[in-house]
Amino acid sequence: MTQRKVISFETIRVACKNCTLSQLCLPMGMSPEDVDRLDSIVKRSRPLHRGDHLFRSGERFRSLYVVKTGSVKTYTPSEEGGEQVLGFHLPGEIIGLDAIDQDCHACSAKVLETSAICEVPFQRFEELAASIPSLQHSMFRLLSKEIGHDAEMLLLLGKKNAEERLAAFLVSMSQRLSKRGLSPTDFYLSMSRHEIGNYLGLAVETVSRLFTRFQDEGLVKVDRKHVEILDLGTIESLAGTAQAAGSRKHSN
Amino acid sequence: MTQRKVISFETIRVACKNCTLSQLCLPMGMSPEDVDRLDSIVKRSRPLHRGDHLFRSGERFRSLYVVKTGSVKTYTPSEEGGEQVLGFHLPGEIIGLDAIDQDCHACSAKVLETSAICEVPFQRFEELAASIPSLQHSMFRLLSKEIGHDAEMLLLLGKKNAEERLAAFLVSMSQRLSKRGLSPTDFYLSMSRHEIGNYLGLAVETVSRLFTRFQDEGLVKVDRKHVEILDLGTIESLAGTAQAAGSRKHSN
DNA sequence: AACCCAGGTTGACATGCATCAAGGGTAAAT
DNA sequence: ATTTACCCTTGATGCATGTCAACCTGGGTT
Repeated sequence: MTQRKVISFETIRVACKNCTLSQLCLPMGMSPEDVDRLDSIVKRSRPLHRGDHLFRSGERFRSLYVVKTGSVKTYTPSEEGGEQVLGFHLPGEIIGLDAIDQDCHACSAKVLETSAICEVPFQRFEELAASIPSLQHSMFRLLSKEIGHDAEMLLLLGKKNAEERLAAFLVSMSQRLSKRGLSPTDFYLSMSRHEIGNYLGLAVETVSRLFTRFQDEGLVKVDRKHVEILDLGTIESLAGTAQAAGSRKHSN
Repeated sequence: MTQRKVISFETIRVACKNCTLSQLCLPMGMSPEDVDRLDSIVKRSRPLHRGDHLFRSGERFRSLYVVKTGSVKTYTPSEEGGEQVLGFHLPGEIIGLDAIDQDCHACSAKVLETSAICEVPFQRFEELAASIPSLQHSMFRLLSKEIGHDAEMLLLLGKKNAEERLAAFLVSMSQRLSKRGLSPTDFYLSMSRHEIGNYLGLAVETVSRLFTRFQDEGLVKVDRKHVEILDLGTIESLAGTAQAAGSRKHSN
């Protein structure tokens, strides 16, 4: 159990109140005492490693998970190894929300790189939420935000072409990383081309070709997982309902 | 204000406790007294008619809406009249959940046929939820369910072909209608082919051709908006990750 | 150092569905 | 009853992107 380099426990035992993610995470607008109460139910485990699962499809739902460092992908495994990637989750983002309804996980969550994850036992959380109105409100907002995000993805998959999809993906990564103080134009992708393609509803080859094309056009510089965005403005305009040259999108 | 035929007010003034939808809607597992409290904040307006809006994108968020009879579509209007249909909402289903986060509606909701709608002022609802644990739980589940449903749509749009999409649409309609006691195999669609196509990420023509093909294959009988499902089993198998003849789906 | 192998790239080709175009049926408006 | 307008259907064509195949590349292993 200890064969891997153990990362200093200090980096794990940071409480909610000191957490730099607290504004992204749940404790928005809570009193210090209430943050302590929330803190007391949150479990912090040792770091997880690439390939580890937070949970698997079909398992009983017990906890929500918050990414503290690293990244996680969620996906629905279908028969015969096929899968649909539902999302990539960066620090401050919450995983497992879709399982509350059925009390059972419909998707699996796999760690993409060494990551620290907070676990929030849901039953205790619900009790807490009932007694802390601002926590209940945060949770409603969080769930709602997820629904809004899904709606954006529906639009992406339903109406956008390959170019727009990849541009939107890059913009999303850029925005989410910069929100936590990292460079919006220089970052490493923790997921493979395969996973990106799956997520965006594209073949791996299409993703690869688009990266190459964006690079040829001077929009990005790509070296394996390392992405430098050279012209964020143009990529943003591609990601919107930008009229891709010569391709009026259907208005169905 | 009274130029249209007024539908008997009795049909509108039904309280939550008598509502046949109460098991689909919010008051799952609430005590009679608590249902009364919920009932007291719910507003029931006169019936709305085809084309009326519950709310429009950009408007301040104030209330959730529950379809009591009829049907509603939600969609994100984009520049130049293009739009993405996000969903069709049948009796018992709740609309506006995505607006909680931003406190502002990101999509519009338009009534597809004469419909009765319950309005639930959200602020008062939240106060109530904080004092009724089972109501808070119902709400968490409801939001979660919506997220789970969106994930299914992501899979549909990301991985399924046209045939599978339309089959899935028919199965979904069938299941939702039968859940409220209507025929699972004989119903009227309240939305146009255009709207179905938009929702499924397909061109109108494709939807039309598929209806024709399903009919030729003896799976359904279609006459304009009237659909009779003749072979639900086969349609269900098409809707799943059925291997459409001669088209191994990519496993990206 | 040589090997291995998963992940990535690139090219050639195939195809599902969008697009374009035209015509017919149905329901509301005059 | 006639007109109008929309919705739906059907056929012909083109294109974006999936599929197949080959090769490259870098990181890890023996």
